[in-house]
Amino acid sequence: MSISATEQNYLKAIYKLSYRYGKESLASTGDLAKELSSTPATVTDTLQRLSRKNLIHYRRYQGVTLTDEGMGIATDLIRLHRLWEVFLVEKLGYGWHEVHDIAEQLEHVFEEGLAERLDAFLGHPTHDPHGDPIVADPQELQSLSPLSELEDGAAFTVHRVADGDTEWLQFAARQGLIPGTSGRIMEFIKADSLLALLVNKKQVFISHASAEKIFVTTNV
Amino acid sequence: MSISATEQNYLKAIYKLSYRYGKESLASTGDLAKELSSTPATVTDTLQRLSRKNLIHYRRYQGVTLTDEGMGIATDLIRLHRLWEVFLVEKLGYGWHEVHDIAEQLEHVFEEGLAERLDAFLGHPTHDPHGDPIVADPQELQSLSPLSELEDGAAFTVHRVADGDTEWLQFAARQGLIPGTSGRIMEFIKADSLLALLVNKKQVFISHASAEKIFVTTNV
DNA sequence: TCTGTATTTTAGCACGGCCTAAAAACGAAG
DNA sequence: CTTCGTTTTTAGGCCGTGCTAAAATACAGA
Repeated sequence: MSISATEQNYLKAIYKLSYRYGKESLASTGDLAKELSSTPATVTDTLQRLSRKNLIHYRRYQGVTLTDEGMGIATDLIRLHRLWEVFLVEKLGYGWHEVHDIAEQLEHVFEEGLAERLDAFLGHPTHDPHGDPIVADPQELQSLSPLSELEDGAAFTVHRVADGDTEWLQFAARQGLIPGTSGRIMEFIKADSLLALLVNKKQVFISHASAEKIFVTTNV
Repeated sequence: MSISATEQNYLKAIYKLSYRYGKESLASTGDLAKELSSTPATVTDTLQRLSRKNLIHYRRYQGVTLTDEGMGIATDLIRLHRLWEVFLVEKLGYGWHEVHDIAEQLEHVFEEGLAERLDAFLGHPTHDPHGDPIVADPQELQSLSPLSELEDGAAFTVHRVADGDTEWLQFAARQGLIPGTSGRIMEFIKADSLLALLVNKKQVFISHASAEKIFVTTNV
């Protein structure tokens, strides 16, 4: 019973949505439809197939989570995606913004041991060109980092905004930096201890001190 | 109007069968079914789709050839396949016998300019690990050399055996030198204008005159 | 030229993966 | 607890890619 590229993409999307807010939650049919640029009807259909294949836990109207097997496939795909991105940027000279779609195709090329060989060839990179972590142990994917410790270009999702005075929290909220928001690091401006971020399609600046209090994941 | 992996494989198979015997010929439905491990009915069906997309010239019961567009796609795929094979062997350390199936998947990853970048990264290799030539100009793929012009040790595949009298053709066939056969040049015996070949694991001798009438591609 | 065999095509079926429209279930608010 | 708006599922259709069985066509030998 093989798993098609479409089905693999569903598993990745479920993974992504499940961990959106820091801890495991159910992914809904509607959210998946948005994530996959599809329709709820199509999603329901495919979820039922995935359920029959024991890759997800599915209960009508209740949303889905991954089974252990589904989780393994999703995290393997994510790792392979990031490794291919490193290859494309470092070896073929692509820009970091160009590689996502190509890696999206390459990650579905399956061969036992290919990820290990690629990883070794690339010198066991720890992050992909977007700053997302590359790890062998999927557990580590879920650990939160302060925004200040990411790398240039890293895409992130805010999970926790450390307590501070109300004024500071309001500032963070005004910048769009609330749990659930996704963004990307544009530049570390060391000279002024500033970070330039892209949040909700707008450029936003925060101090390094503030960046230490915002905890994020760098998922998918 | 996109072209699926299945359709791409059909174009490659048509290409392969069309040039099997050194010069262009029609590929039949039955031969394609064998080549693609499918059934004649399925092949007919897909050929009709490819014809609608103007990738092949198709006439019922008559067999098919590639259009210019179909030819371009087929030769691009073949080039990409061979480049990926070089990558897998030279960079990831696979054995030459392991890489075909992986390259079969990788060749369908499409991105404008990817082949050129890969080619440059690999140092513009001239042959893949199986000895098949890698060329930018598809025309060159078809260029055949007479056996007499190869070098000592060269591996080859016979593509065309020039017309001669029946007796001579029977002699060539008895030596195993028929289109499709692969072999290797063991020695040029200049003193006697002879060539020693290894064909089907047996040593075989032919005259230099005969060697001029047998056209081959080289396989390193 | 006819006829039998081999090849090819058509017909009909199934499933994956997509859609829209309609029905069903859920959950919040009165 | 009932009703209303939202979400999800079902129903049914379309296309691509496969199949088998039956019909059509081509070809070679008598």
